[in-house]
Amino acid sequence: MPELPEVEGFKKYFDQTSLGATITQVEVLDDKVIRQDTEAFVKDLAGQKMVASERIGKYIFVSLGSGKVWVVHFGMTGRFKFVQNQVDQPEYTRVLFHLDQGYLAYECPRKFGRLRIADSIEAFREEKKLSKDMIKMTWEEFQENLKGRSAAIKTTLLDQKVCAGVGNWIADEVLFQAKIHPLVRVHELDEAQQKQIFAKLKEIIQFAIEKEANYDEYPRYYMVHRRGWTDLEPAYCEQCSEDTEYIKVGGRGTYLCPDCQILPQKEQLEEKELSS
DNA sequence: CTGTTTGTTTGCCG
DNA sequence: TCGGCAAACAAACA
Repeated sequence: MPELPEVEGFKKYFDQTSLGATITQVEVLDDKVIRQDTEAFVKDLAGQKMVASERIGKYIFVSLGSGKVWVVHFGMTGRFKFVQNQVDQPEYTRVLFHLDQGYLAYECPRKFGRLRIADSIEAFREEKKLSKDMIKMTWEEFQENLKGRSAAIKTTLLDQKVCAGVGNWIADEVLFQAKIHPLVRVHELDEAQQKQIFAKLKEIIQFAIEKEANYDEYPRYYMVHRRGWTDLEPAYCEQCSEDTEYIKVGGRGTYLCPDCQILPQKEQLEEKELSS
């Protein structure tokens, strides 16, 4: 689930239910999701007041009274759930945070999520080389982040050092709407194409946040509906046949329109065939 | 049983 | 030292 728009929703949910509360106890039900020494993690959180929260990319940073920071990542299936009574905690709760009022459950069925403590947001960002959040990134910064890269554009968009917050469906959606094939190398893109990608990143992410990551409310022409995540009937543009191509790019399932998104090499081949 | 998954980390290679 | 790349991680689901 969680790409940038979902995590933005999780942050709002956290702010409404838990921000300002004090953690009285940390109940670790499965320490697979804790990416450090569990005892130290629990010790750093117990008794702390959660004084502020900030989202960067797919991370939420919760500042503690001690000055340290609780770092939350949701992997592929994580989420927060606040409950008044302990018995109401979700089935796949991996860590249950006892607050002075109620309980904050961190649920994560597939255990790809990760929790830890960092000295500061900046220290963590530096450690991971995490880029600025995609929503706040400027065109100049985006251009700078692409510099010197030669991998496939889709792989690069998924790199959190380049575009913090972008995930698999957003990368596909951006490239579809920008009419660029996901396998095109970054250095093969001209400035107009880079600008188009940047504009689409902003537009699509902003729109998804406004719709609170509710896929059913995205326009029918969005590529995302061809993934079968919604019941919506996809709409096709005039140049689109109803074919959707499915390939692997950097090991990730990738959907594209073979009519709108053409590889330069393929274009050249087709021109040759026509002239011969 | 097989294949797939909205994400990141790790280790190897050039 | 860095970027690219593929495998690894874990478990649910079709």
